[in-house]
Amino acid sequence: MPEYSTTSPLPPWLRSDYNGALRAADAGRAVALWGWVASRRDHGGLIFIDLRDYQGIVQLVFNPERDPAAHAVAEKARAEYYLAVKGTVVRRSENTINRELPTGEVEVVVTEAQILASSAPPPFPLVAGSEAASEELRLRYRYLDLRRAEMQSNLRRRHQALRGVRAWLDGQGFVEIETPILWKATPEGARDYLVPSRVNPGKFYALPQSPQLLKQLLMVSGFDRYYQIARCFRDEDLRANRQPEFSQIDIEMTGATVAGITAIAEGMMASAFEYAAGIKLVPPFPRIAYSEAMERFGSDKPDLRFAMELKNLSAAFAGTSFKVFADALGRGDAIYGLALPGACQLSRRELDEMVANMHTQRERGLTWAKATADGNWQGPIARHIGETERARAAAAAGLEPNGTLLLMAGAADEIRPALGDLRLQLAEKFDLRDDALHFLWVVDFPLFEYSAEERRLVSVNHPFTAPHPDDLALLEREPLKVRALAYDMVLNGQEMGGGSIRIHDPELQLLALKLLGFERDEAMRRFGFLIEALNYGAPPHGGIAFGVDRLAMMLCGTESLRDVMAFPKTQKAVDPMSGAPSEVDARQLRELSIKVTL
RNA sequence: GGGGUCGUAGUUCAGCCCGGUUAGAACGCCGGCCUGUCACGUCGGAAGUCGUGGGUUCAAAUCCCAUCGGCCCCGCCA
Repeated sequence: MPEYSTTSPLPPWLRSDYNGALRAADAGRAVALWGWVASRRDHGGLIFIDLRDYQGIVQLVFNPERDPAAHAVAEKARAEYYLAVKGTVVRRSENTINRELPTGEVEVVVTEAQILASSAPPPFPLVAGSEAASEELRLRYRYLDLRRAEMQSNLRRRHQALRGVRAWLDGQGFVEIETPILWKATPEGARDYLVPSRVNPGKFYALPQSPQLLKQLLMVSGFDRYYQIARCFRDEDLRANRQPEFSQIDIEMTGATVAGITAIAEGMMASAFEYAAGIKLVPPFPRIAYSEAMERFGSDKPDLRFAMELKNLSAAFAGTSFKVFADALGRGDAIYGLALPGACQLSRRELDEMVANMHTQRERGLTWAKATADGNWQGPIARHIGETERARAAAAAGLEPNGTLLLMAGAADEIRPALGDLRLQLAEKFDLRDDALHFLWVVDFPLFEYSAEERRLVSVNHPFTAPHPDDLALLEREPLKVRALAYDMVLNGQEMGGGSIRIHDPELQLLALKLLGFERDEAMRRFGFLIEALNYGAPPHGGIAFGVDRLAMMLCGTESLRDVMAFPKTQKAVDPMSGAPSEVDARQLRELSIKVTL
């Protein structure tokens, strides 16, 4: 049972200093401290307690002869008890200084102490540097997990990044405006989270996947520079870097050009890195076309921390007698290769696994050849490939002696992303990445792509993205060739943000929707409010949105979004602490005219 | 929906392949001793539905099947 030394809800005294802030210069001061017991060392006589707050820990000394009452309190204290103490900061004698601690030159000789709150033994250690508890447990007791120095630092750093963002955008004349969380379901994109309307039985709000249309409407209204740290919701399966609710830095501006927006975004990112990490970025960031990114890296968010680019080897294998390759080329498919340096050796078993994974995960064939020291080839296809082809392919792919060449044949759209994935996996395996920050812009995305599943065009970005002015004539004739005025900011293989110039002409917007399969009536039913708004002097505009959580991940160096969010959900979209989502009372359902048919 | 991996004291793990004493260790916890430690030390102690259910077997933490949960990935996610 907890033991209380006071029944008063009011503390006996307030804090004068943070524990972690005390230094040699404070020696001699009388201080009042609050904090958690990080460690207690009972020598029978003297008791030492490390008292922790978010700024760090300081050593308290309890002397049974000088202050028996305070010492008695220290005897009762246990890990994570919350204490209030009064005492004097004293310089430690030379032989007792702790060089490991920022506060290690001093300690606080305690004269008065009270237990403000006792604590059950924590289910896992909260001491910095202690062995990590399982994430399951950490999420169940998230409030304790967040007490740990690492999580404190992550969330505080995230806050600093947002300060940098706000400072920059404010300086550029942007106005922060909130938009509704209860809004309208959208037909394109991710699954919506729905909220039933009690007042309108049978009807539902949707939580916004992003404030996209709302911010465009604000442009029509004349808030010519808008931003918001907006919560967004998407009901899709989770990943290490995907949560069902997440935050975006949402930006929109009137009179936007691609150059204008990317410059604002670069400045904003520089400000965030400066505030959060003291890192000075040097814009402008390089930009490459989507088509080039796919060709060289098999990804629209290339990781430039290492080279090892994909190579088109179709020409090298032209006229090959190897049937698989010859058939592919005959169909108009391509052959791409990825050359591993000689220093990166894969065992036969590892190669077989890669081939098998490619088969099960992507239903694609993968093959390989190993170069010997004298340039010969070994592997399953080696005997099918002639001398001159080997030489041409090796030269084109940059295959070194002792190197390994991974090969795929098929439609470029399919095999390049597959090889791009392998490129990343191999970089991870062989630790090929440098530790610099490689920012870049990927531009000239296609406006549409063909969805085989839906048998229609779908937007690569979203239906409100403006086509490239040079490609307007192609819109109806060859829509797949139309480039979009869209841009993604990429950092080390992660998409940090993306945006576009928007359509501000209602007729062009209707045409774009028509190409996506929304006839005029349907378009008006779904997006009538936008089309109407565009009829009232909508200025040209565009914008961008950044993932706050991913930005925080980069700044904190974490592998998971969950480590930079206070209360994240598990892969099954559950909060182990509260138990959400949960069943609700029958009465609540009745009020909402909802029947559960499980 | 699919693939992989993990699940054993409060915690982190070992044991599992090759079934067989009383399921171990460390940390934590509880108690004793200890006046300069700082992950204090030291002596002693308590602590486990081996995720759950079923099967095989004389015998299951261990083998098989199913199921639940955590994590990673594919699909999905403008």
